[in-house]
Amino acid sequence: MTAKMKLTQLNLLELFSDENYADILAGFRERQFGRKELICTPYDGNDSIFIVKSGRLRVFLSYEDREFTLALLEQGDIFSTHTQAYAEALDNSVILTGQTRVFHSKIQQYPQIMAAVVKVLGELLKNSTEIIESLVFKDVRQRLYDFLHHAALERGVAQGEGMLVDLGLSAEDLALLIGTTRQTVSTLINELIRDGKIEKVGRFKLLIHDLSAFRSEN
Amino acid sequence: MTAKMKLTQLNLLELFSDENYADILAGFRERQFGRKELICTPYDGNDSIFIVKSGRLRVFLSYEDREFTLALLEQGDIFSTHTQAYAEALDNSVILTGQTRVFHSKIQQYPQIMAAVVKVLGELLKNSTEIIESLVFKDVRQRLYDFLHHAALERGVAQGEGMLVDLGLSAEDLALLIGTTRQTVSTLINELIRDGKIEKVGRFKLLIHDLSAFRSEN
DNA sequence: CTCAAACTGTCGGCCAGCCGACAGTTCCTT
DNA sequence: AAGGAACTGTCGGCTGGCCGACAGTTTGAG
Repeated sequence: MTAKMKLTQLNLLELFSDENYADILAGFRERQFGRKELICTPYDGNDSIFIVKSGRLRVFLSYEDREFTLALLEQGDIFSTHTQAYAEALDNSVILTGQTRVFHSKIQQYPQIMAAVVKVLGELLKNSTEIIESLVFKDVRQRLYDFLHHAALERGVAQGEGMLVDLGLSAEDLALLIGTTRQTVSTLINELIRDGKIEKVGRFKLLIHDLSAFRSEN
Repeated sequence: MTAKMKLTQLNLLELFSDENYADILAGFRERQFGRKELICTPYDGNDSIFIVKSGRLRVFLSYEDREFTLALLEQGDIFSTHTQAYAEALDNSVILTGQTRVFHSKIQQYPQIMAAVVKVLGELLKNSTEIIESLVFKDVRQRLYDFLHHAALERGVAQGEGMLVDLGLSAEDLALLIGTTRQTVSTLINELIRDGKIEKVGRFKLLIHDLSAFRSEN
């Protein structure tokens, strides 16, 4: 419901590295970014395409001195600058970048790729719609529960009774993802711990005892 | 910033009715809808494409007994069901509807059309992002001001000192567009009237005296 | 090992905006 | 012309969650 960890099912990196499509990536340049480094802003003139080769990015909106995270990107995820947003590296990352214009004309020759691109756009759109839904209809508690539920299903590993989820995110990071404050996240998480629903397992890792407690009717 | 009245710049209806593209619309069926009639829900099995021939639609999300309007569609606007939303007629409307599958295979033959579709998707995405931005960063007052400002620029007609805007929307409708309640909209509008910024001119019409008062820094 | 930086936990004050209630108005149907 | 439906205006109570403050803890660099 809320912003997902992984943006798209399709791993474009794999798709493109197929030898048949090698020349699509030909014009791309590889770049390194360190933690907290800005990769692009809405004001960066010409449109670019980014493909995450390794590491983790955060795509976010910013207004006055506030921020909101739209998505976290990992290996194989793609995004393009013309969705008026910022992107920064969460961890050290390697990114392939190319110009939208060039990319655009190249993919026209490959209908399959074109279809994939349309599909990615569709998923992005669906993702945004889900964010809107969660912001409009759900309170902060529910948004947090949804997020944890999602994360557990997506990247949790079974451990004894429960699921161990390595979020790799601080309370602050979580807050930016679900549209609230660091303090509120901290309070809600501790409430869950006191209720025996989850427990902390080292930095940025949670053990969720009973995942079904987080289920929300959809 | 908030949901716009008009969804896309491109008038696809015009584009398609060019004789060269006539056969794209061949498989489409024309249907009539009366005010408040539901055109589709997220549970309507197979994906369809809709093109508005006349009238006005409202695309909205619904959760439990609440709603949020994503967009208002008018003549020439297009949308597809696979963005998990409802659509209903606001006025009596005529819609062209077709199956996504069929449409999809047809447009592949026309690169220009394909490009147009990608463009529409892009605009939709941008639109959603703007909605998210307004929901996360702005309070209800600012969202309302932004909406009025937008509407005035888009469909207002100069009248004396100000701009006359025929919204064709009740306070309730406005509330659903900006994510608030009927009462709050009513209060804010009357506050504006008392401050001499706007005045009511018959049903659902506003005369905005000083448009610049609504400007928000972007 | 040390110290600063980053992160966490908790509390109390505060307020935007939701909600229910109800009276008043305007519009539409017949 | 009348009556109901749809719409508007306003008020007061209530609360989710923001915000600042501050103390405590963990981490990592040198």
